[in-house]
Amino acid sequence: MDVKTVCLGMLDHGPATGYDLKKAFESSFAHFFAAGFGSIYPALSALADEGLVSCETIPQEGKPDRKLYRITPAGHDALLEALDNPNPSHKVRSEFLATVCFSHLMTNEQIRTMLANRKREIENYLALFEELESACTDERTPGHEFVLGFGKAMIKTKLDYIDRFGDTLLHEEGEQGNTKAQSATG
Amino acid sequence: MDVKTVCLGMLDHGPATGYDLKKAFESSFAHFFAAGFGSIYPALSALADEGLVSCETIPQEGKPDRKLYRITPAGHDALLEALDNPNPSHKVRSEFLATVCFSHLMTNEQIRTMLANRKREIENYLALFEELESACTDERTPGHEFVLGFGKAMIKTKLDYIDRFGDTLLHEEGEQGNTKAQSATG
DNA sequence: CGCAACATGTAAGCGGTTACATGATTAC
DNA sequence: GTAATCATGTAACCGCTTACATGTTGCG
Repeated sequence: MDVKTVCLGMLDHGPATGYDLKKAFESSFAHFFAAGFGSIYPALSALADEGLVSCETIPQEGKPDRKLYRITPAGHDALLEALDNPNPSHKVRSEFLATVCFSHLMTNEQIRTMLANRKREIENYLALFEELESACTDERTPGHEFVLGFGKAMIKTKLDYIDRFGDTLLHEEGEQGNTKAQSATG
Repeated sequence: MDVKTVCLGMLDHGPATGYDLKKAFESSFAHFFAAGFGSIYPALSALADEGLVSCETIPQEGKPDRKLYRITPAGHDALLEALDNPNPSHKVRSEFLATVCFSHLMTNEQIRTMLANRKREIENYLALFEELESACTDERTPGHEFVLGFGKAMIKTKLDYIDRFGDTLLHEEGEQGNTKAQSATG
C-alpha cells in the first residue's frame, strides 16, 4: 500500500483535486501516513495513465487549472484488490527513541529540551484529533472512527509514559553528559 | 539520524561486527528502527572511510573474515554532535491503519483476518520484550529501559484497543463487502 | 536431509523527500 | 507588508529494501 493506493481510496469517497487530498493527508491521515505534493501529484498522474481515475480539468484565472479526479470502475476494482492484503504493515521509525537509547551521552538540558519538544508535538496531534472529532461527525466511516480513536489512545499512552518516566533519563550533575572536555578525554 | 548514526551509537557501547549489529537491530531496536544487512554493511564501510570507526579483520576458515569495528575518538565526537538534535523525529507509516480507513470496502472475513494477523504480530513483540527484559538486566542503560517500557506500553495500548473496538469495523451480512458482484455493479 | 546460525558484501530499483518554479487573492 | 490559501507540477537526490552471490558448521 503506497501513496497511490491511499489516493485511490480517498477518491473512492468522492472526487477531489491533488490539493484536496493533501489536506486529507495532513488531517485524518497525518498520524500514520504522511505524503507531500511531490508524492501526490505524480501518484494521480500515474493513476490516470492506468485508467484507474479520470480527470476533469476546470479552468481558473490567476491559478493553475483545477484537476478534479474521479475514481473509475476499474479503479474501484483495483482498490478492492489492494485491500485484499491479510497482512498490512505497521512501521515505526523513531529518531526520538534511538536518541533516547544514547541519552547517557547527552546533557540533562539536551534531554529535557528533547522531551519537551516531543511532548509539544504529541500535544499538537491531540489538538488535531479534537478538531477532527468535532468536524463532520456525520458521514464518517467506522474505519475513520477506529483510526482516530487508535491515534488518541496511542498519544495518550505516549504522553503519560514520558510524564512518568522521562526523569529516569536524567543523571546526577557531573556524572555524564555531552561536553567538549568529556569527548576530548573519552 | 540514519542507520549510520545508530551503528555509531551501538559501537560506542563496545566493538562489534556488522552481524552483531544486525542482531541488535532485530532485538532491542526492532520496534522503532529496522535495518537490514543492505543498510548496515555499507554504513560501516562509510563510517570507516570517514575515520569514525576503525576495523580489525579477524581471519576465519570456511566463513568470510570477521570485521570487528571499534568507535574512534572522532567517531565519539561525531556521535555527540548527531545527538545534539533538539527535535528528533518519530514517524509512523501504517498500511494497517490506512487499510482500516477503507475497511467498509472489505468483507467481514477479510477484516477479521487482518485484525488477527495484526494482533499476532503485536504479540510477537510482547514475547520479544519479555525475552529482552529477562536477558542481561545488568549493564542496561536508563535509555534502553525507557525504550523497552515505551514499547511495551504502546503495544499494550494497541492490543487493548483492537480487542475493544475491532468489532466496530464489522458490518451486517450483505450490507457491504468486497465482492465481485458489488464491484461490477458499483 | 534440511534448516538455522555464522559472516560479508554488491547492485539495481523503488518510493518518498526536498527544493525549485509560478502567481493571484484574501485576511491580519 | 506579510503570511496563508489556493493550485499544479518537475527533477534531483537520498536512503532503504530486495535480490543476488558464496560457503561452512552444527543441530534436529
